[in-house]
Amino acid sequence: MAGHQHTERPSGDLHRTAADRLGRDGQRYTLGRRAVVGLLGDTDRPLTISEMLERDGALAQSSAYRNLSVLERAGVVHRVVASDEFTRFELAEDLTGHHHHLICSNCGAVADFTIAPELETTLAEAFTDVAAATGFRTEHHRLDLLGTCARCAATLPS
Amino acid sequence: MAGHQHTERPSGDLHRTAADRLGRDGQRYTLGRRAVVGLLGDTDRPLTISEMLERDGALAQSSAYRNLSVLERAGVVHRVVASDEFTRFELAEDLTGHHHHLICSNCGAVADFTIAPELETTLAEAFTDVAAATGFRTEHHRLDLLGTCARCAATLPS
DNA sequence: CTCAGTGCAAAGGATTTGCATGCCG
DNA sequence: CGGCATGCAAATCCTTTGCACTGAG
Repeated sequence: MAGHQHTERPSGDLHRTAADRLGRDGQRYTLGRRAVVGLLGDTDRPLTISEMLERDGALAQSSAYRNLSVLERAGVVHRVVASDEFTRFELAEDLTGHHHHLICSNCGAVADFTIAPELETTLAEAFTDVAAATGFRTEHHRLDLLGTCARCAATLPS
Repeated sequence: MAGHQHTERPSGDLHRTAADRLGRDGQRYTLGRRAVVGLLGDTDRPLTISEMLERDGALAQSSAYRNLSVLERAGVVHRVVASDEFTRFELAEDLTGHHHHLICSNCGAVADFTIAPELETTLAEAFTDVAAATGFRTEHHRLDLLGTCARCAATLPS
């Protein structure tokens, strides 16, 4: 149930797709950008910037921020806002499969999960109705569970 | 469909509830706290700190932050993280009714909406399953639509 | 009186930006 | 070669904190 969706896709595909999308945006697929995409392709949960810097000591902080921003505009990565002060990033959903997040309000950890496809379909229909009623142009939805992760639940009192 | 849930409850109730919950936390319901709660009770969408400061010139920034933090701990208000850099706040859901957010990725605006109760029930069941499978202790969920609000859609090209 | 709440100003910290250098195309 | 990408360091800006003052009980 919780995801390892990211490893299901051969990484050659991933980099080629990333390069294509950047190209369409008039951007190069440089080593730094490839490194970031590689990191995100190797994990099953969204990563913070500092996690990326830890995992690849060669990455410069400012370049990481700049490249993630470029990759986000090109539709390669997606920005995840959790409950703590850190922004996280994951590969765009069309590269990993649609999924949702378990967000720990205590430690900020984020894990992936999925729900039944029929339920997704029902939700999508409801969203179409809302959009029609409000003039909102929906790009995607975000369905997260907030609470306490198993790890923190073991430590905390209540 | 889009919400005016917040005005459905008489404001006397609101302030009494707020005072009760703060009292349970050993906190006073002071004028500054009452002002913040009043502002949130008067709107149909989450407000940023600076919106609150604009609406009530007497509020001091640091007190607003501190009081919102106290009110959050007491379960009176809820922190809403959208897509821009501003944290927003709304009244706790048991004071306004369960709802969701339309978040404009362009201007950061947030509007409320609701979905059919039966759909909420189905979702809740799915969440119970996920929690059981992962050991995650769910406190609440967050279901938001991200896209372009009607206002921005009129201005933007695509 | 006492102590929590308040407001100002300064500090903190993630993120962004200026600028000189290096590398890709 | 020419321009975009990079990396360092400085700047930004939302948010938090220190501290002296005020007000509620």
